Amino acid sequence: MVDLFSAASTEDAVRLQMRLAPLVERVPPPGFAPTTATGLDVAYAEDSTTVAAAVVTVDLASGAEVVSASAVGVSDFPYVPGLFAFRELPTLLAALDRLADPPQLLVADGNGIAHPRRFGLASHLGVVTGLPSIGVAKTPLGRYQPPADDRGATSPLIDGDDEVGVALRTQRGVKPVFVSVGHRIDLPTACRYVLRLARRYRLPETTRLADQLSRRALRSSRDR
DNA sequence: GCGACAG
DNA sequence: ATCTTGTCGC
Repeated sequence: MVDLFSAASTEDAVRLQMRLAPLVERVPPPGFAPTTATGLDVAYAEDSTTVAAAVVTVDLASGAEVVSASAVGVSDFPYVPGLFAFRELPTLLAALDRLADPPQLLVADGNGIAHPRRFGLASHLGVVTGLPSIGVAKTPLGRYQPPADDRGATSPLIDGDDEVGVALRTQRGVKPVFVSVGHRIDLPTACRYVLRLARRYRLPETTRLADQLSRRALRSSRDR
């Protein structure tokens, strides 16, 4: 398989994003009806170069955890807003490879097409794996109007002249999350899955579990 | 030129 | 992202 996620420089990384962005599909595949969702997250060591990636699959009906996997790696690429994926993607893909059951829908901790080149981490993950993916970010890249206070309320997330995603209120009176299309899904469908996964907390259960697992994986690799 | 800027 | 305990409040 061709390497679609490594770059030797920030300039190369930007070029790669521009080349891959047209491959993003903003509609779901025919008959798309996932029974599970797989959350992904990464924890960083103090040296800021050792990373632990975790992936956790959750049953959409029951919310129960199905399978999980993790991987520890080294991230050489610096953190640059807009080039975030080049820092986390390699280790995330390693963790995905270790998953016993194939994912049906990815939920990334970052943006999809809500990105300067419409190719954030969630889109990159989706295009590289071919899987439907959703971006759920805790803070927005662009500007937005606060949505209404009720759970499920949305307001547009704008970049330039485009609506690139929404601010979605997952709990009443709590700061919204920022949802955007990653790959092979549409925005309303993406919001439905995020709401379904965020029954109790602000963040979807998938990303909460992946966050916890990534921290445990980092600690256990350090304490050894 | 200045500020903003996912994790 | 990470450094970090208890505490106020529903």
